[in-house]
Amino acid sequence: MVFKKKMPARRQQILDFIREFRNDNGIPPTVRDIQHACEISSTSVVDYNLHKLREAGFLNRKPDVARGIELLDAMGQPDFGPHKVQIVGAIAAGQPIPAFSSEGSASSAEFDTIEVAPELQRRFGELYALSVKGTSMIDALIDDGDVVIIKPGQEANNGDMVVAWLVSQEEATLKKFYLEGDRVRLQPANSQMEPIYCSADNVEIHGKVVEVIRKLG
Amino acid sequence: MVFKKKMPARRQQILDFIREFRNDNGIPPTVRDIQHACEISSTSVVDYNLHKLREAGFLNRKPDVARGIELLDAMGQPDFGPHKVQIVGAIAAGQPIPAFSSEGSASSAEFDTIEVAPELQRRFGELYALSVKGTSMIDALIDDGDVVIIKPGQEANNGDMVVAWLVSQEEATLKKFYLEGDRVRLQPANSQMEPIYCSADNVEIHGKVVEVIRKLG
DNA sequence: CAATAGTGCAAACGAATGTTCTGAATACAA
DNA sequence: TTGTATTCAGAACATTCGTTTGCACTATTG
Repeated sequence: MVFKKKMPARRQQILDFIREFRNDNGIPPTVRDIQHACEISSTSVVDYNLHKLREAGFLNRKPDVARGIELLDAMGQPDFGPHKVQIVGAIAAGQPIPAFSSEGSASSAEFDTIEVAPELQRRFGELYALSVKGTSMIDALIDDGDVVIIKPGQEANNGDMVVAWLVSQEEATLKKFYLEGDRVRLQPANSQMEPIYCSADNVEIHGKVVEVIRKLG
Repeated sequence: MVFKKKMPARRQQILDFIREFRNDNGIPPTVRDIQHACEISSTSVVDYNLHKLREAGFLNRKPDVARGIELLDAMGQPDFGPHKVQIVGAIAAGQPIPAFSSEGSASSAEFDTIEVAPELQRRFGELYALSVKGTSMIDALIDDGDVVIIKPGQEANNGDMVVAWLVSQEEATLKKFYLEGDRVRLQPANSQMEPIYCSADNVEIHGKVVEVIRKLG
């Protein structure tokens, strides 16, 4: 159980300060910025704790470069810069999602992307996006052209809006998910619409919808 | 006509490099980074051009701090960090928008905020947000709890979705805007609904909706 | 107790980096 | 042309800043 030894208060304070400083100033702090802010009497103490934080995977340090502290997000990726999410395909009524069927597609590269709030990626980690084609999702108040941000995963809690793949129908849909015994109720967001009931093994969850974005103008 | 003297190629190159470097590395370049990337033979030349770029309003420099170059966006604001937009109030059917009626409210401070994609603010400049209460906007596919991002302004082009204030009714609404002679047609996004017609002087445009955000989970 | 790892402190070193000085080449207007 | 502002070059300077070294204190373990 070497997972999480308690983090010393000072180390947590340093980590918090780095994030705050970066949010306020747009650039990471120097060792001495941290020293003064955390009322540490020596830069070597800061250096020592930064070293420990690096070992623990909270940040990167570029050797010999000023302000070379780079915070890492939950995925261990640098969390600066425009937070782009790949739009891996389109989702439409009764259509397979291309990116899922042709799974062998090259690692990435030629996808469209959409910028999202950095906070989203910090909170959920890796994300992808689907562009909605057609008005088939209108019952979920999702229009043609909207983009849904998805956290990939095979599991969902009751009430989550999920990307569901109906195996026998070969159809993808966005619905609210409820597990009821050994069958699944897929409920349109518009409660006046009738839900769909499926046996659990006919439904594959591909991810949870965490945000819907509609660009205008 | 002192508006835009042509920018020397080298200066443009420097500006482009700063942005690119910042996107790639998360921190601004040093003077010497710029020097080498742009194949300039002296740091003083870089310093000179940065000075000129600062005068022209493209960037800020924090004196004596490493990597103290701060790019400015179209509004002259630093363009780093989490791009938060103030949620200045709620919009609901037949209700005034609190933030607009009590105009004397303190400069800001105690508003909620929502993070948006940095690219949005770079493109539109100053923005604010409204939280939608109730289902009165359901005809525009905007649900209770959705947040609309607004670019403030009194003007709109035909087809824009706007925040319209109906003076005599004392009512705020989100509709598509069409100017037809001396009257205004306010068209719900759902084309099956009937439009509202008003005399032009009964409609105040408070801003254009540039994005709708719905958070789930 | 001794041994060891973890943490904190002070001081100094040296590389990285912003700044300034002097001069010259270039462009442009009178 | 002449003069003036702009732009560039080279070098040196001053500060910032990452890094290292040596030592001390504490806590835990055997």
